[in-house]
Amino acid sequence: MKTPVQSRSKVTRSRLISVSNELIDKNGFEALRVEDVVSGAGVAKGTFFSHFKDKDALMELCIGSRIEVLLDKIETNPKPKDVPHLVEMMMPLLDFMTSERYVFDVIIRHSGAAAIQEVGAIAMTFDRQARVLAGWLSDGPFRTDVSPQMLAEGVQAFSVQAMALKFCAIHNCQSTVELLVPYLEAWLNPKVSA
Amino acid sequence: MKTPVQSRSKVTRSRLISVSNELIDKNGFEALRVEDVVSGAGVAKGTFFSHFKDKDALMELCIGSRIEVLLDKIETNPKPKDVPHLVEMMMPLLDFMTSERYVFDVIIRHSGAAAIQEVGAIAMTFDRQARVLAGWLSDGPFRTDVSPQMLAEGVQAFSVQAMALKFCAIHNCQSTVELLVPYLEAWLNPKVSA
DNA sequence: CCTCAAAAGTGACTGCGGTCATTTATAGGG
DNA sequence: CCCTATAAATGACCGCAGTCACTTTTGAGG
Repeated sequence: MKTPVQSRSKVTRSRLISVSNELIDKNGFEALRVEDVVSGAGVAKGTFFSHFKDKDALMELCIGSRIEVLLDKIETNPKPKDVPHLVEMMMPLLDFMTSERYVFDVIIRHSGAAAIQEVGAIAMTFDRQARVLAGWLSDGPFRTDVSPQMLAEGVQAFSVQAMALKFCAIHNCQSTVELLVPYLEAWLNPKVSA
Repeated sequence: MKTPVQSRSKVTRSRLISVSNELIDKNGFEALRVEDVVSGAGVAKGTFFSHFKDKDALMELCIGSRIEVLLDKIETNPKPKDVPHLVEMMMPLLDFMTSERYVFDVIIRHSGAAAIQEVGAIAMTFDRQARVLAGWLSDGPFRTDVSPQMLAEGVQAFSVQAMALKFCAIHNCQSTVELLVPYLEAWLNPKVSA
């Protein structure tokens, strides 16, 4: 039986990815051109698209892998003692996600899942982030009437909202932290007695 | 003193918009091509871009105006008596926003504001929707420890989250309603006594 | 009614993502 | 070691958004 995937394929693919990351480090995500990637990797344009469905698929990989690195660090933190502490711990992630308008757009577009049948790299980071958050939010100084899972998903929803407002003309005076803390206080520590 | 804007300009612009709406009605938003719009309107391609910064700017107008129509209807509703009722009243809007993946993407991209200095058509509908929601959520059977304004923004955040999950492979078995109601119960009626 | 400066419109052109029929390299079987 | 099916790579080509130097039209003032 033949090898279904040849070894040179993996070499080409990894070269495409590493050239992409170099170009991104140099010029940012938005400026990445497929033609620059293929010429840098020394292959033809068509080769790129036999390795990645489209440019977005590559961006998803590159962005996803950077988020994974950030989550590796974030995961080592202890449980937060209050909301500002929680937000502080999430900030490296939120800063990266809003580092470029283009990056935020790609993330949002893939936050659900890339395509039917296959969970994309970014969707996986959202899942992982939710699990980290759920761990932090269980048995802590936060409400217990809903599951940590739901609390985590709510934190993500408010984070997206706060990040979207970062690109907004109306609210552009406020920082992400200033926006997010009051939302999360209201979500995680409601002050009602019903 | 000359008229700074000639009358034929308004005619051309409105013809571009009406042709666009006809094409959208026929083929959907995603399939709209600038070339089809200009040939339908009987003008050259360059004319299009002297009326709209880019294709997105036109899409924002077309989508924004349809949202305004939906809000006109929604606004006439009485205050909701509970969360399922609230969600039911919002459904026409959420259905439109998720009618096409492309439409959702455009809306998210413009939900903050289109450009610095100028608030876009879609951002205005988000503002208006927040005001409608805030009206509904004040003096009702909902929590009062935070402002109706903040409650409204939270409802929007969870709506976006639920809509994003509609395009998600993992959760695609659940409907938007099923996803949104538990979130909003937890947000609007927390059951804690702190 | 004519003038002319600014507004409006034009269309060939560019940039860039993505396609596909064709060619080349690979490696298991004889 | 050669044969051959198929994986991999190729690059000319296409679609479509967006640009810009140039032409045409407009309308207020003389």
